[in-house]
Amino acid sequence: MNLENTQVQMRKGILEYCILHIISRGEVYASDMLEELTSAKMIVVEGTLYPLLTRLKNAGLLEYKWVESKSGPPRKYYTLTNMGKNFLDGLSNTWKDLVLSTQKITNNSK
Amino acid sequence: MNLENTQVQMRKGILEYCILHIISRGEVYASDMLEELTSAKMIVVEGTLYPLLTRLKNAGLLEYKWVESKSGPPRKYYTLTNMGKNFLDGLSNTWKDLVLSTQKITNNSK
DNA sequence: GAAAAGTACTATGTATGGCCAAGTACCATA
DNA sequence: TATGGTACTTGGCCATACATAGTACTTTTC
Repeated sequence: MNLENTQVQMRKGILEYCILHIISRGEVYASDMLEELTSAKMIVVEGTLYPLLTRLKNAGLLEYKWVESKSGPPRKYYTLTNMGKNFLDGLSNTWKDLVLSTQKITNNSK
Repeated sequence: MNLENTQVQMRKGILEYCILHIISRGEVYASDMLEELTSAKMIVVEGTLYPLLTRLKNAGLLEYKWVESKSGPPRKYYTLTNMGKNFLDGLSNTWKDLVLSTQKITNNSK
């Protein structure tokens, strides 16, 4: 049991929310997302992001199209499906509730 | 893949933080914690709480003493060790960073 | 034009933690 | 002593994050 491990645990689920949110703002591919997540100091690595995208796609929340690139192999550009949009709304509420609950507990000095 | 499952994932690690925080405010036993968590709408069940307490104790973050009760079997009253206090400080920062990062991403309308 | 470097994506195995479910143990009351 | 409530324990299941290694394609460099 160490801090680093707990940080990983805390990220669980939240990552999914962040990624859906990023995609909701317009077509992006994996490296775009990595860049934004990193710049927000949300540590993510390839080995986490790609499987997650595949999972979300298989669940019907995302879809993608191949787009050729001028500097390397073609890229998958992702967009949200309607199902994905609904799911994001739900996640949004879940996250807000969770933050509120945590605040309630950690601000309580009794 | 459903909402409920993601809610579970989101709770991961955060629960640990909340429980350490509750214990940091004074001696409590499991049912006290359950009550406070529930009243803050942080859904927790016995099967989650007890193993977590055991884990934290084995990691040296908690210690407990048995106290007899007038209305049932004796109870384990938990307190934080010094190690536990330090760990809680670390978790506190981790949580704040995570909330900030998430805000950064979800407030970005680009 | 062949080798090297870079970009994008894939696949597999491991560890952790939340939860369900069943079970143990103790106490008080009827 | 039988019943119901309280407190805690245990074993197994599932989902996710991550490390690691690998595939495939493109551009650059000599």
